[in-house]
Amino acid sequence: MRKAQREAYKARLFGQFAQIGRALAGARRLELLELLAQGERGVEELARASGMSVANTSQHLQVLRQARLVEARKQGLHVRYRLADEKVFALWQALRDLGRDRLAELDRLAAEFFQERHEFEPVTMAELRRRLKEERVVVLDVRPEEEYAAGHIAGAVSLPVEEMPRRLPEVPRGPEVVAYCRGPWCLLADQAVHELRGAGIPARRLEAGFPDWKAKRYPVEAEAGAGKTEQR
Amino acid sequence: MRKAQREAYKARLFGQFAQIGRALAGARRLELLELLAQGERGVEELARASGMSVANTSQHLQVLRQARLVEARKQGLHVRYRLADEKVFALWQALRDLGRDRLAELDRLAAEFFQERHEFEPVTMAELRRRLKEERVVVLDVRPEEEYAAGHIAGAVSLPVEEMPRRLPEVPRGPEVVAYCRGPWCLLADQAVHELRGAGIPARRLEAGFPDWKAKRYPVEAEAGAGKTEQR
DNA sequence: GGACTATTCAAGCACTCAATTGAATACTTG
DNA sequence: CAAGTATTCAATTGAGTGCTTGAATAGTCC
Repeated sequence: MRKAQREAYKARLFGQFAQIGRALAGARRLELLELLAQGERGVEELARASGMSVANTSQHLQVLRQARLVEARKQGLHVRYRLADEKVFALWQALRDLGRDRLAELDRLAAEFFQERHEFEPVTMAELRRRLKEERVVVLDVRPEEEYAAGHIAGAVSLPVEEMPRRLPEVPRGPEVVAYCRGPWCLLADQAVHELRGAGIPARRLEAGFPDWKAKRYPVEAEAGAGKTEQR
Repeated sequence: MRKAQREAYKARLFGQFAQIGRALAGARRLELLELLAQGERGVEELARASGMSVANTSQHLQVLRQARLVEARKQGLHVRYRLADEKVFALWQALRDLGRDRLAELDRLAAEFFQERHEFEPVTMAELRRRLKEERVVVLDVRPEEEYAAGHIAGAVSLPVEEMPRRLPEVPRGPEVVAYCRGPWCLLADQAVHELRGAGIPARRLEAGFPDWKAKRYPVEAEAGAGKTEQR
């Protein structure tokens, strides 16, 4: 094999991997991946949830699709996107966890925006799993309702954090409330814990989010009829 | 927490992760990561192995260092770089494996440059591990000598693929020779197998490379005194 | 079949990135 | 301390990226 040929192979090989790398190189795209890890979503929905224009959202989705990280399917008038594979979440998770270990900046960032973050130890997933079997424990899903509908921890109750102030009386009492949201860096659960403790309800957050729980193959459930026609 | 504040948090949070993503977004940088996964190397050495200019190599290494994927230490006149963490290889592995599953292009690419690639099933790592304990099996490390010196599969013999033609008679005879190199997409092992079979020696390649073996905590060894002063 | 609408495409802007070249830095070694 | 060298920095070029705006497409739904 000639030298030039080897160079060409190398360039094309690593070029292919770099295409996936490029898809991970934009903050907005990572945000979309995190949202899609919660479940299948439409373009307009994703645009609203991320605060981007629809056109921009669509373009980022194209980049993710070209890298084969997400897949699209048409449903009625809408196009719904989802992660192409469980391994896509695994990749995002590997990136996320490497970031936690290596970028001290991140902890400072979370602390700056939510001081109380480190006052209480989060509940580990293994611990919650055990307590769900053995004890009575109240688990709150504080993500927006659509995400709860697309899938949630088995036994969890939906209480989106925006509705928390007026629905506080509904919170079932128990020895402790555990709140969770999208992932370890998502502040929704932290905010929920803040409000619950403010109302005198003992609460802590789960260390990670729903996609992490699902990836561990811990029990999940979905709203009946939420996915409409779950094709394929 | 105000809306603008949430936006700022999101942007900075995902921005941090995107910085790591950007480091993975260039083919040359991925190539450097693959080389560094074999062991610690100097700048000039990396430049030679990758076919880049020294200045360009240095600049890419800076990008990797800013993303905290690699670390540098001075040794005499040289600066030696290494992966910052085992998790960095895990991330590269996740990217690589996702690529294999999702980019059909890759298989076509490898086949185009090395037609015989799919004629013989590669040996799995678990199988080689078992056979190393139970049977007599000849394991050839066909990477350049420095990489062998920095670490190799316990019991493997060094025979860089460039020297194979003239050192073929040295190859110890056995029921089968297993050749390995840097990773599943590295063609050095394929070329070695080609030459061995051409000489009538039964041979197959290992499915993956040395870093994968090491990550599995299978037994490895390093050349005595190869790492010079193995600090910390 | 015609109106409607979710999504994508296309063009344009400011900005960032990859690679080259040549010079500067920092360190060792005699 | 002076010479020498491995590495990094700085400046430049051309290509590529992210986001916006406005139009086109391709479907549904009545």
